[in-house]
Amino acid sequence: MKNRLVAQLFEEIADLLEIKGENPFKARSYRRAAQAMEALTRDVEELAAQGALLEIPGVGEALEGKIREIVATGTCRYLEDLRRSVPPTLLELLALPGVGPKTVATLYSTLGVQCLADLEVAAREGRLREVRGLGAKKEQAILEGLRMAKTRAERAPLGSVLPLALELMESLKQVPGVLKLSLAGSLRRCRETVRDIDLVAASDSPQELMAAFTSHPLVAEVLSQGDTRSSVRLHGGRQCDLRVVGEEEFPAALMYLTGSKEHNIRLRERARARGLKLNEYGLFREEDGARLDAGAEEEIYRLLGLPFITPELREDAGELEAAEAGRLPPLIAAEGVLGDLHVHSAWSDGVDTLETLAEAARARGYRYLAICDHSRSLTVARGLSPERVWAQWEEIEGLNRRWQDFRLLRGTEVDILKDGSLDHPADLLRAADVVVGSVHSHFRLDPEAMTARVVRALSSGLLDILGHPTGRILGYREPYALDLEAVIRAAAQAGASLEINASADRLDLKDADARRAREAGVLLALGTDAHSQAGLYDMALGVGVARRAWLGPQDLLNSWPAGRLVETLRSRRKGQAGP
DNA sequence: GCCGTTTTCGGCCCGACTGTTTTCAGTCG
Repeated sequence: MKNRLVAQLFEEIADLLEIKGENPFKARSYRRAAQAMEALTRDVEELAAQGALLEIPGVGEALEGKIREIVATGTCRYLEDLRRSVPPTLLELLALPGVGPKTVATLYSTLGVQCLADLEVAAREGRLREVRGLGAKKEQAILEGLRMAKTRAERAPLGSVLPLALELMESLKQVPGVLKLSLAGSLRRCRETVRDIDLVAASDSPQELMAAFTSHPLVAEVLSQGDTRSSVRLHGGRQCDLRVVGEEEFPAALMYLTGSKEHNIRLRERARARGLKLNEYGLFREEDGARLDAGAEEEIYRLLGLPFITPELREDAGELEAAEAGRLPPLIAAEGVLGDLHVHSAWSDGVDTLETLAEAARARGYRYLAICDHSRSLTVARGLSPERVWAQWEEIEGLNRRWQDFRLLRGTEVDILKDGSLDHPADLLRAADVVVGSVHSHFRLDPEAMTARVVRALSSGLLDILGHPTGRILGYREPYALDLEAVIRAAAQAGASLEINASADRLDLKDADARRAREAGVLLALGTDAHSQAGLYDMALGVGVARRAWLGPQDLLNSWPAGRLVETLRSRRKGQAGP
């Protein structure tokens, strides 16, 4: 897969073009194509081989040639020429807040600034304020930005930011005059990581809300403050923006602030083509400026000739084309998840009893919960021997007599050992209700060995679900070196599912990979990997990933009733000798 | 550099806020 590489090089070209002050629309073309490349569910090399690159939206003849060149050589001459004409270290400067391409160009041409270190020296010596268009404040802001860059809050996992956002929102809802308040931005779109928190409100007394916001105890610093928009930095470094509008304007404001930017641009272009104008205040007729009434986002989409597009899909990743053609998929919803397929109990490294977990699951409305404790090789997690698994399953049988409408599933999370064999005997695995298999050791195998290991485990026919398939931990551990395409093919071949591990720090598979897996005919399975009853709440994050992956009920094991689920999985495993 | 209900050239999303200006450019979302 060279999709990411092509995207990165196109982004770099766009940055360099902007710094050079060339036609901004040309830069935008490269950016759009980079976006399209990231969103592509197919391998760009494959498309190149088939001569199908022009089908990618935003790719014309010129970019087609450059993609071919990058796929073949890893770079392209056009970019190499640009790098020679502009010091590529200038790109570092764009990361500073308040510094864009024009400022970078000015700094370079007037002061000879080529990199962050040059800039810091110039700013300290007070030379920035001498430059026309800059000033003392800008100089201060840049010094501050340089300082912050060293400790800056980068993108953080969705699950770690969401509680903070909800806390802030709950308290702002209490401010008099607030009519509506919603999350927006990448949080609302359920992106796996978020940079900042976007809130949008409708209020009768905006000043009061703004005052409450900027003086909130969670706020460390006010970055900008206006009548309709303010930005703050919260304690801990995360930025939060609040936009306040009138009630009538709320749907358009919510839509605009939810983004993504690319999705918005496409919608505005669409509005223009229909003699309309879309901005954050509403949808208007171009000719007389008259507002078209819209009480909700759904109405705005309808007025643009589209069905409602759910926030999770708003990435300009084909959702507008699908909406236009009436081919938006039905998406899984929280209520459609009948059970959690990966949970740990106190039998291994969890903290809660089977009974506690079962009651917590029943309280969530689940019909089943799969208890999948670790196997014996994972000694740090007090992994279970086969004998202990049998004993646990007996307890489960006993508990299950209590409920008519709910069932604990007798599962295991069996370790996939270094050579791809499984850490439990085949007869035990054949007898289980659900078998999750995961890699928990020897993370640093070379890609061929790691891929062979996982493929062998899948090919055993004894795995129902490959747990956290890439092993990544957000912000902490990169995915294992692994040929995911080969793993997806092996899962399809074996009729096994891939997990969307919903744990806040995993979200593995991620959205784009889950979408690819589905397109290869693989079913997905949602599991929180919870180690306590509180962990069951992470299912909301997993549902977000599944929706962003365009998955519907038909694509997820969790939408099957317990009876069908267990029968199907067990009959598949029956007669398999194992690895 | 792309693209077509503006259709092969001439457009390309739109507005808030800041800082440096004295009417606006740059940045950001």
